[in-house]
Amino acid sequence: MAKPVQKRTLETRARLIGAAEALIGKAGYEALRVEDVVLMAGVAKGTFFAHFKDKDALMDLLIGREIDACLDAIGKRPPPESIDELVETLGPLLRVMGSERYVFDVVIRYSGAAAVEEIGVIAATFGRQVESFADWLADGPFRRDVAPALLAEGVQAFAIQAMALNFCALHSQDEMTARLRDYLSAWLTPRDTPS
Amino acid sequence: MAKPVQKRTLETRARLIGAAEALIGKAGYEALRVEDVVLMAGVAKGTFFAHFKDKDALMDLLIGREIDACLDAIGKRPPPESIDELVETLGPLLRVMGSERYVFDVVIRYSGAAAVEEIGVIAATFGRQVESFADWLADGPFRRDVAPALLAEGVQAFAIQAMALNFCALHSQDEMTARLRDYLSAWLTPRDTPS
Amino acid sequence: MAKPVQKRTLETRARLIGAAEALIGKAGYEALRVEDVVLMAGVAKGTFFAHFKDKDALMDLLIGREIDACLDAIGKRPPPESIDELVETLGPLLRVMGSERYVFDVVIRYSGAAAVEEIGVIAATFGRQVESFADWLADGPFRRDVAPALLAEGVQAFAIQAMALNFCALHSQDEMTARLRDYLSAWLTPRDTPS
Amino acid sequence: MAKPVQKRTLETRARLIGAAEALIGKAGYEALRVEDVVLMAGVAKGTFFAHFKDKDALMDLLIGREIDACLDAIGKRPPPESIDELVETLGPLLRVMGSERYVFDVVIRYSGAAAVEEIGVIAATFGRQVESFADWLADGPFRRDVAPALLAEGVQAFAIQAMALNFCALHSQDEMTARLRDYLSAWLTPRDTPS
DNA sequence: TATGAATGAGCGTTCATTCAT
DNA sequence: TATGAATGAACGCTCATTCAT
Repeated sequence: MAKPVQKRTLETRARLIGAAEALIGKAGYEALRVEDVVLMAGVAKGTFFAHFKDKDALMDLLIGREIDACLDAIGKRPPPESIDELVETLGPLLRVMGSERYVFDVVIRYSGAAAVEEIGVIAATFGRQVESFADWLADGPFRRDVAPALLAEGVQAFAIQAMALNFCALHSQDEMTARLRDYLSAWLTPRDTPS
Repeated sequence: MAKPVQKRTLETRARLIGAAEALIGKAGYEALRVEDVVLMAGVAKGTFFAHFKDKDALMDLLIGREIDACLDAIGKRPPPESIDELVETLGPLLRVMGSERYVFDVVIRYSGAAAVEEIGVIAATFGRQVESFADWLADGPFRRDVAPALLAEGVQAFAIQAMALNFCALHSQDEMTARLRDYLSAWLTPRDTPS
Repeated sequence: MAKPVQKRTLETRARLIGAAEALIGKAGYEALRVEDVVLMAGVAKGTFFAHFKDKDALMDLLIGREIDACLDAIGKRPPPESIDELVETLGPLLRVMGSERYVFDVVIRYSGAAAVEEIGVIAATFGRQVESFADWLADGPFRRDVAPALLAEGVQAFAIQAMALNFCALHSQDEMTARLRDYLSAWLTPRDTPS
Repeated sequence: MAKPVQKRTLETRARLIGAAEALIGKAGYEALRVEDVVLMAGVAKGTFFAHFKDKDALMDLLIGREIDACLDAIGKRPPPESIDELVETLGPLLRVMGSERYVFDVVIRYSGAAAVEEIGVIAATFGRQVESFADWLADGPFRRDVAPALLAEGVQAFAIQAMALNFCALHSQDEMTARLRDYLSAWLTPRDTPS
């Protein structure tokens, strides 16, 4: 008998999320302050914490949402049939997670769930990612000498590496995709030509 | 031009670093307080900030030093001749960077330099890492179909992946090394045996 | 609109002010430390700054209050009927504003409001002073050839002059009143005896 | 046998003063920092304090100089022959002392010397002011029922009052002179028509 | 649920002044 | 005289989080 969630509750929550999104749109994730969110939402500070365990929970939700949207869009495309296509497909994902230093840090922190019972949204998307990747890799023209799941984790690792180097002043923004292509080419190309 | 650094300056700096190291030895990095450092160093707070831009600059230095010490020690060993040996060799590095959540976060944050002119110590060690790794991989029994530098970056990516998953409640501390072994095995094993 | 001020807010504010007054009673205004105030008030430091913009705002309030108390006490006395009585009446005021160098400096600094919307307590008391003085002067045995308000401003000017000279090593504390008497005698004595 | 002051010493002192004046010209008195002065003068911090007891000594010197220059200029004019002329004559003085809040505060603080043996430059100018004023007042068409020195001190008191009100947001800059005219008119007009 | 005052530990800053070289 | 690293005592601030109402 899940108690019916009241309409007002949902509205408040929606207002908080809406306010946060609006503020992030203006000044980015890092600059988001709980104070400003509740101000714009027209509720008290305490109300915020009645809806979200802590500020990070909201961040997890918002960033997770963005990643989910990416995955949804990606899911509608046919599986990539080459490394180049794979890299291109991953583009939106890299842009979401790698555009802001703060977001990248949160993603890294939350990519593994903090505890089993409370897997966050970002952690869930990472699970989704591995599944998507694994599916593609199993069907596409990629190496098969390693389990698809492991292969998928490698794709994730290389994506993170590519993003991380992106925040280094020595590397230009444009290189990120090129870097990832090199990584994945070396990681995924089938070389064990059975014959 | 370059004004000669005074002896006293060096001494004070050493005292600050020494005090910080002593305190970290007792309670870990996260618990370090600027207040305690200056107290133990017998130095005014203002002096601390005359030597380090902020607390994070000291952290960058200290953690960077530890990583450097690891790399020095590793450099004295003969290059690893197998994946297992490689993983074992990387052990100290993983322990330094991956044993404390706080340290891992600092490492991630500082691994990319904010600007060319202010490359931090940690960022520099990441360059050193890739060099060390590349040297080994070029000589060892590892795949040669991709450039050693790229191979080395992959090792780094997988090491970070292994550490990150380590902070996830789903995975135990012990798995870290095992996980890394799987990754590196798939990444480094030569499979294209040229006839 | 005007959100009702909560009882707790008032209590906390009162506790802060009470603590400050107690400490000033012991060691004077100059020695007051924010740290000690919050400690004695049993309140967090952040709370202090939620109630007062900065330490000076509290000083303005406290000194302004003392001046106000003086003016209240003075207001209960019958208007002075001679220069001597006037000087005597002004005594408490001079003692409040002129006994501590630090207080005098604050008074001078805050006697003019920084901006219309933020007229401080001290600035307000200066207005009150002129009003009080003007009332006396209009009724007493003083010159009537100039507007009472102007006359009152002159009294203020001479009081400040007397206090300022008091902090000069060349003049002893005791002379202050004598000096003021001379000034006011020359300023207020009616000389144009209309036939 | 006053030891001959070395040329270099005088040069350094001049460089310090010149640097300070240049910086004040750009950003005003309040913003002056010892650090910037020595930087611009090209000497070490310690050298500053070898030449000036403290920062305030430099301020006293610089502000005192400006006031002195005013008095010199004023001294070349014939003594004022009316209140209006007197007020006009005082104009430059008011502008120097009353243009910057910080300068006004310093002037108030130093108008009385801190100790007999070390009468500062500002304090000396105040002495000069009283002398000048007294001379004028003794000869001009002003009241004579009060000693010229007392009269002169009154002029000073009213000048300060006029300046102080000027820093109050309620009063406009333009009123300062008008205010002073009213004060001095009431203070100086001879009303004791003997007959 | 909603409220919002209060928390609180520590960081960074300020900047005139001192002192050993 | 000249140097400049070191001093040092507060102050102001941050801002997510709690808790009594």
